[in-house]
Amino acid sequence: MKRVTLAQVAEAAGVSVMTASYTYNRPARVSDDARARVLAAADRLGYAGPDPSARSLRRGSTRTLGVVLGEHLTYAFDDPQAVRFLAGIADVCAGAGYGMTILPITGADDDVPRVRAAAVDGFIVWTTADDDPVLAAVRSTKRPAVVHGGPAVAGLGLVSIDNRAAARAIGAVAFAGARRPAVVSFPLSRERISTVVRGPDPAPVLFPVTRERLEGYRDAADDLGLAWTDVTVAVCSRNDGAEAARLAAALFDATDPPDAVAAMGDLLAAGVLDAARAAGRAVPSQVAVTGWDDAAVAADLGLTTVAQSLRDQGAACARAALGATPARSAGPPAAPWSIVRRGSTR
Amino acid sequence: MKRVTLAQVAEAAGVSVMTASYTYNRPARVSDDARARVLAAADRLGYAGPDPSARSLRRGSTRTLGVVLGEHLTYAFDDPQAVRFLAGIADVCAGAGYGMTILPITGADDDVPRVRAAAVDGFIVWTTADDDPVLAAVRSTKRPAVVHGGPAVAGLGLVSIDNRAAARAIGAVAFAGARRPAVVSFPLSRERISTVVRGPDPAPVLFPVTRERLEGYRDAADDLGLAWTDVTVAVCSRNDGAEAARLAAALFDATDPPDAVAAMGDLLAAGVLDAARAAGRAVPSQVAVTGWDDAAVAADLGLTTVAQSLRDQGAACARAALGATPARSAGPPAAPWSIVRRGSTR
DNA sequence: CTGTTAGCGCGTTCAA
DNA sequence: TTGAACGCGCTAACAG
Repeated sequence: MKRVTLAQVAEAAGVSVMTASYTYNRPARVSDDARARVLAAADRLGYAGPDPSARSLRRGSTRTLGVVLGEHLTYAFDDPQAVRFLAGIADVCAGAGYGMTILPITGADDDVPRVRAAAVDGFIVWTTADDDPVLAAVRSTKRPAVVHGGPAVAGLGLVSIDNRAAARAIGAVAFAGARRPAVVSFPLSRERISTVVRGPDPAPVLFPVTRERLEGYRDAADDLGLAWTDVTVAVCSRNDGAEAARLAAALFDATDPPDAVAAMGDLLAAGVLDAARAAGRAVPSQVAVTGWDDAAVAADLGLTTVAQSLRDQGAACARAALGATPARSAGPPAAPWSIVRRGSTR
Repeated sequence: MKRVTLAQVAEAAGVSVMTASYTYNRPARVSDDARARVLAAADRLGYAGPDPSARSLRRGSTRTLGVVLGEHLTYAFDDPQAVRFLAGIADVCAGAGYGMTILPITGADDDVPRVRAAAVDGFIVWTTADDDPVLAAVRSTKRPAVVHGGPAVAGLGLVSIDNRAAARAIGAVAFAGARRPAVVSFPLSRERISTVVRGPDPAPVLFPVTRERLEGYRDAADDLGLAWTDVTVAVCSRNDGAEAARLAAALFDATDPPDAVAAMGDLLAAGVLDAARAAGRAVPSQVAVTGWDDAAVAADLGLTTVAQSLRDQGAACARAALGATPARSAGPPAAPWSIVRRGSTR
């Protein structure tokens, strides 16, 4: 009773192998009698159904999608938006009878081989840096693949909102009437350095989502006649409210405290609100604050923010990756977003 | 250039198939010259490495672990503890060069076939109901499998803290000096009904973790000479602070408001604290409150709670599932837990 | 260090 | 409706 094969079941049932196979794959094509005999024999022998690997090899499909999550998985799972995104993928996968394999990227040398060796029909890549070697590895498999957020890679699909346009729009609301705007940003480099700079050049930023949002905020400043070089950008090492609160407290403590703060995430914005309260600065009269994502916390805090559905985007990625052809068809329509105005802005 | 096989690469490189195979699997066993020729040919033909399915079939292992997540995946991902658990699994998987396949249970009929058809070497099952049919499906595959939290199933491993003992211990702290203790519980049935009852019999509760915690709280009440039948149990439909706050508000509004509340999760306890504040009841002097898990929120709020590491437990599950033999060896040592006393109790 | 042989377990193909 | 043969792409085992 070590390893039972379909052939053994068929023999025990007194039918051919194919009848046994049909019993599992096309039950309707087998007589009731034969099916019953096969199932009885399987039960008797402890046969748990066709071997998944053999089946995958034979039919040329694993019925599984791979999700590449960059850097530390803990961070990915700690990000509520990433979690929503995964749930969207899972919905589509479950609906299609597909599994979902998480491929954590550790930064070690074995990332690329692990991705290449993944038994999946297609890939979904959570947003990563422009020069991430995993992107090339995914492309080299020639299987359908979709990148979320960016970077855009030839041959791979892309599902994303227009981050630059959205940042420009939310920046317009955040910075309206302001004289000393500030930005709270995600990391500018893989080193995740926490720092405060003025009007950084977005171009060298390797994370496309962060780069495009910076560009959009800069557009917004330009639109309002504000000099980007005067805009303070507080860079957080992580999407973490406590760190944003610390950095924001320093900003409010300076001689020229900001009167408008646009944050790249709702959690960061929540930290800014904390710091504003602690510094005794009224929102929005003395300082306007905006977030990003329209998470639950945004509604709780009355935060003006950018709404987007990571869940829908996850689902869109999964559908594209399930499609036979690489989702390059017709250029992916950008995902929807909108500005939600609440009390944290003027 | 549709589908390139190892044999084609070998031919193009002018070597045998095995030399090509070794190039990928045992590079050291191939001469530099041969290896270079193989890799050059692979590059030329656009060969992305050995086919994962064929490799799995041949060597009898998929190098992937399956994680069965019950009910709605959104709930699972929304639960910070579940997320930590997954991160612990991912760590071990990545370290062992394994992938990690999420198997969402939807409640539909295809759950069992999907689990059976999963191409994985072993299973980790997130705590579920005693009568969950997926448990039998997992066991029938005869692959190593570990259940987290419970139920205990013959032939499957179990990784869990002793929930009853922990509940008894935290209940002793929560209920000390109290006259009208209360409990805020997870759902008692799969229907997830939100309700308030008195001293419910734990026995028929199908979720083992919830059942054992109820038993432990009852033990604690017994130890203190308090009648379990007088203990109010507010049952939340989800692990959600807002719902706990609503139920707790009703309790505080009653003629015999509780002077001690033991909650099965820190988020629930946070909701209770909110409700206590709103009702003008001082913590801990008028009402003691305890949580469970020692999440970040517990430290923030000064909550006395049960500390356990879901991350470590996830890692332990993964290691057990990676072990060749079903983790029944020697009876799994229970995972560690401890009581963390903070200001929310007397 | 390299090559030959022999399947892993299943499902598509074609015939009965 | 059922059966027989074949091979999916790869690698363990064993020569040479």
